[in-house]
Amino acid sequence: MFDLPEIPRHPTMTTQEYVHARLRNAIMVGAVQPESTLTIRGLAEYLELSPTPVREALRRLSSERAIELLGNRRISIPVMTAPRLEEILSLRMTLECHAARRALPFVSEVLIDRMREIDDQMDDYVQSREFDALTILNHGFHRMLYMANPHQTVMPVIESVWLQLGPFQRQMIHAFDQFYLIDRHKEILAALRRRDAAALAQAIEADIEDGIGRVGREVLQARAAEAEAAHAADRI
Amino acid sequence: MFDLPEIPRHPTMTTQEYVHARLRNAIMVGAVQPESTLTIRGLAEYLELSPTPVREALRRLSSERAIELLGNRRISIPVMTAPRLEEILSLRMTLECHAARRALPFVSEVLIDRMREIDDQMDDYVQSREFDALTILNHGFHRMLYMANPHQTVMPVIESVWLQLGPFQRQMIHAFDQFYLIDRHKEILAALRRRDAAALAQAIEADIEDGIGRVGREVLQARAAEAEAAHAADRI
DNA sequence: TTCTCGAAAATGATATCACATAATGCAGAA
DNA sequence: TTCTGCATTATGTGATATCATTTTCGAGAA
Repeated sequence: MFDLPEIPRHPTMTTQEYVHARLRNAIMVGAVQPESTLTIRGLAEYLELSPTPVREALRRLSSERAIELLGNRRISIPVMTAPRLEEILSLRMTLECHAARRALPFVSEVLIDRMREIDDQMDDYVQSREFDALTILNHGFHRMLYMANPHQTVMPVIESVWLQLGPFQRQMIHAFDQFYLIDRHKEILAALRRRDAAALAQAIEADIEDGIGRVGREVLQARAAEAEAAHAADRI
Repeated sequence: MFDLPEIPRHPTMTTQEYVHARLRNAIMVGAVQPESTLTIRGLAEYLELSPTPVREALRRLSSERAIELLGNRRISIPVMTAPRLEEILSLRMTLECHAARRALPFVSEVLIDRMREIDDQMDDYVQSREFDALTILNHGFHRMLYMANPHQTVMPVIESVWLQLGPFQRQMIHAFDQFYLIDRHKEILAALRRRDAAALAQAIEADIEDGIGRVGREVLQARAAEAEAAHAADRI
């Protein structure tokens, strides 16, 4: 019924935090699809917990706009439409460029090196085709840059946007070779080394566009064509 | 102990929603100060409810970064520091300019008229010195513009930023005459009438800077001076 | 007076229960 | 076959109870 990738549970974690982290991770990597019917009690049973912490975790995820609590006892992953995708992509570009620009003064050579290490690791994971890990690493690459700014407040917002793009992650990484993504990371690193804010913003926008924009649109188009075909068959 | 302005409760609302809305409103207008010690049970008793819906409301507010659940049984309003204020202000400008730019194609004359009506209403409330209502109206003015875009996804993020600036609202509105704010609204309306994206962004940035940026910094400086004085007295 | 320690109280987290309501499925009618 | 009602089941919500842990506060020591 569910297939939520397991995550480590630190002993200090509360149950509610664990559920939240596990669901969040599942949504982030695209393991929860919009079709799946979620219920508080169903999840609680699956996780062998009481409904209380599950309900709290779901409410938090709803506040992060990862899921929607419909109120008529239905919980859903928001359906992606073409205009919504455009809005989210453009918001993501605005936010990440903002974060990058404000992080730039705090970027050090060791930070760039650590980012490069993540990027190298990603090259390995592309080889071994570990797609979920690749998504996590890609986020980690970006997060490391934006968190360089010690006073940043934008990171949770960016994570929320990543969550909303989660349902596309698997399709995206499956659909394409990673060459685009990787190349753009190299461009980001080059811009960082030159402390070139304009080039950095451009590289980030390109990374987002190549990474998820292009594929997202293709997925939606394919879906629309499919629906059209079904509709046509209906009329016959 | 608490002084949470009452809000209407629609019959369809769940208890948890009501608590969330009431706390959110209180924080938004600055009725909850960072010093106030919040507890789940204390709030539940004050509102004559069980702890369950209160805790859920608090968790949601925590996800919206209106409050912090410290984990050691302390709930706090995040303390504002100078660098944090700069981050939030700059994020708010980025977000609202983004939202305005994407709303502009959907702006109609009737929308501009309705925004002008809100602005006129604000002039009245300035006279009668109803500061909390003024804050609500100011947010409504901005929200009306950004929501013109039917596919927007940025509004919840902006509301979260407003929440984080909430503790400043009362101080800000008390500290200054509203002339700056009102004037900037007139500039925003003028830019909208001309469909001038650049002027619109500039007016919004100025509105934020004059409305809360300048005052926020003054409040922090005054607070720092006070702390310094206390520290000096300590040494004597 | 100030600090330390420990008992008492308060608090958050979770499970469980009761209740109202929405979803589901089946029987009978059209 | 398809639609309509109704009984059954499932589900979300909120209150309560319990437990572990933290905070509080006062008594005694320094």
